[in-house]
Amino acid sequence: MIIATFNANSLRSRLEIVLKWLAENQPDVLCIQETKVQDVDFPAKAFEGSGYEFVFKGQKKYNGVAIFSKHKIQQVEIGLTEDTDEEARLIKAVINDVVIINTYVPQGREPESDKFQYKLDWLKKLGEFIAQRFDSDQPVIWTGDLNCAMDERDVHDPDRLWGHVCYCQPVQDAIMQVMDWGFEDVFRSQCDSGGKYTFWDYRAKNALTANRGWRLDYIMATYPLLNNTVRSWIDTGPRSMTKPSDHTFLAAEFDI
DNA sequence: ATGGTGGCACCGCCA
Repeated sequence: MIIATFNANSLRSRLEIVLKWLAENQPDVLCIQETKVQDVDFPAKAFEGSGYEFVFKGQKKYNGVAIFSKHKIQQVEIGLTEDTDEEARLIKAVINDVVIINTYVPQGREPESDKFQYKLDWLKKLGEFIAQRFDSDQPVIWTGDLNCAMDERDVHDPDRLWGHVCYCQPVQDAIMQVMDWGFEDVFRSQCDSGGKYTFWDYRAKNALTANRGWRLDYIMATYPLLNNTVRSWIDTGPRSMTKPSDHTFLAAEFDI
């Protein structure tokens, strides 16, 4: 079973990239973040004939998450709470008896901002959401754009960037808190070396060519999956297209 | 280089 994740930064702008990647890589599941499209405008037609079914929750302009699957999508849940005004950052489903939790973790803006506190609170609620529903003996995946580099291997300039909302102690602690329930970082379990990034800031010149990146996207897995990992890899995708993306695809294959 | 650009929908906000 191959599970993949991709921050699209607008699904409609990245449609060709996503369709091409699905066709070429044939993952069982693809989780997408930052679809940036409200549900009535979701580009469902584009995926007709792709062999994938999908579920999604979006909102106007910001956020938005979706799950694409070759297999039947069951037990879908949207959001951390019952609040219908909640930002569209979480969608969960069960696919082939594997729980898939797809998240777009809040970025946090600046350490002093209320957005940063929202990020920490959101992660705390996510931990409760998971602990209430699942058991770490089950196959559970937590994936998506976690907006956090977990250690110095995961940023291009750890000295300068330490304290950034995506590379700082409070957020690492909050992610660790969720992981302590029973998750391991699948890519890191397969690869010890640094410089393996999934995001390059498009505002910085030559970030990609100079490999000034960040590893912000993750596939976290419970041990029943982790112990059956075949491989995990980063794929920049078809960057030659007119609208390349600043995040990569990240994938993991499990022998289940 | 403490800037920069891309995306969406609007006359700015978010990353």
